[in-house]
Amino acid sequence: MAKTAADLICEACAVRDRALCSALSADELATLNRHSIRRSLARGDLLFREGDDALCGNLIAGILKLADVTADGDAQTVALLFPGDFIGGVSAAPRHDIVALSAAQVCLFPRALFASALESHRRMEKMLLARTHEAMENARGRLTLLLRGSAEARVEALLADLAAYEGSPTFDLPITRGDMADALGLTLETVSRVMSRLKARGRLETQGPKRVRFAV
Amino acid sequence: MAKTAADLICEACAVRDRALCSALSADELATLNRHSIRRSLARGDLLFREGDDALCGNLIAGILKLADVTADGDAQTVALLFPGDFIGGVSAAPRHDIVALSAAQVCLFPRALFASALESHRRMEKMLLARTHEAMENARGRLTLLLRGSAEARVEALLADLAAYEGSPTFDLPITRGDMADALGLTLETVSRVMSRLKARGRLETQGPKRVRFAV
DNA sequence: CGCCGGTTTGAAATCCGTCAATTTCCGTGG
DNA sequence: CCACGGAAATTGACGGATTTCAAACCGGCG
Repeated sequence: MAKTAADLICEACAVRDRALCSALSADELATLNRHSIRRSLARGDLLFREGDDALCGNLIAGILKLADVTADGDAQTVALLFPGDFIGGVSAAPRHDIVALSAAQVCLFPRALFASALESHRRMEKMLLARTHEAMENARGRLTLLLRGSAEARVEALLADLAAYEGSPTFDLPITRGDMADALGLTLETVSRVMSRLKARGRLETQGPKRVRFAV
Repeated sequence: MAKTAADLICEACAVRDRALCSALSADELATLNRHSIRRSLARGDLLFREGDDALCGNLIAGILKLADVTADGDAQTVALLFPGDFIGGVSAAPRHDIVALSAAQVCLFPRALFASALESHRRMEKMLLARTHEAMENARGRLTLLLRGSAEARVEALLADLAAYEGSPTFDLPITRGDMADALGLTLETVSRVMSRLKARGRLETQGPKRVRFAV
């Protein structure tokens, strides 16, 4: 069978090997892809709002946040999504706002369609279970880190995550101090102060507010 | 077919309708049950330690906690388990210590056996996915509550959970101030002070340190 | 050149943690 | 039934980390 445009798109996908879809056979992939929606997001764009009858899919590039808004108006980021991560839930509406923290690209599907792909591909369903479990443990780990760790420990953990995402100890911070603060349960002033302290102590080097070097 | 002892045990199970096993047919239930292990736990008993090659199963009665121990020695409870909740993971060792916060009863299975039951009962696998998702959202919700909420908001939320578990606004607190503190990322002194404040303000009534009345 | 979002820095206030002393509760045994 | 002892809980005083409020400072882009 000749390769369709859909085949080509998936073969060229930046997260081809990491995304859930890697469990799919070529023809199933093509079927799914016929209904896929690609979107590019700019920093700050709202992908879905809590409770939306949203689509689900894969994050291809960039960073997204899942965020709550507290009664008194400020935000708490409950999870960060990196390329390859699954966006949304298969059977339920999202329980958090999903927002781009940097320029990002996503590949989305109607939930029902994705659910039926899960039906016929048990391997993918198992992968989804494993990832959901992983996300749960991730959230629990953040609980301990963020509740018991000092502001410094929190910032260092996030810098380490970002360095891993960027693939190098020297990189441009893809998110603002405010975004970091929301993710860490701190204020942006505290994040800034902590970074100054880390810098003074030689744990961190900077060139301008974005360019940093953070060795684990 | 005559009912076996195993059948009877499950039929009499206090969480018969709420536990994952409710998805199983009678004979599958009997098979699983032939290898089930029932244990009674006293307050403080360690069921499994992080990384143990543990069993999995159902919590039948009582309250368990999943807890981390931080570098400096104090504990952080990352989740509370109530009757009907699933204990442990099917394919992975537990990542937290599992400890009884009150007298408790559990029904355990070898992981491999439970995994094969999941294979043949897709409905149960779906239930497990849904529960894992629920646990993930629960952990994320706690993140927002515990990071952005004041000590008072945290204590009130836990009191509400416990009231729901007890099924009445008037009940005996099943866990100590220290356990509450670990679950809330506070110290036991702060929990005690907050409860005194709530009492002074009429939000809470007490008769001795255990008996409380907390209306949502 | 000058705005403007983002960042840094400062000073004061606040909430919670730590340390420490009592008090209450409750089971046990006399 | 009461007395005792130890665990749990309460309360107080103090200190420290982080927030809050406020001002100044960059740095890119029109």
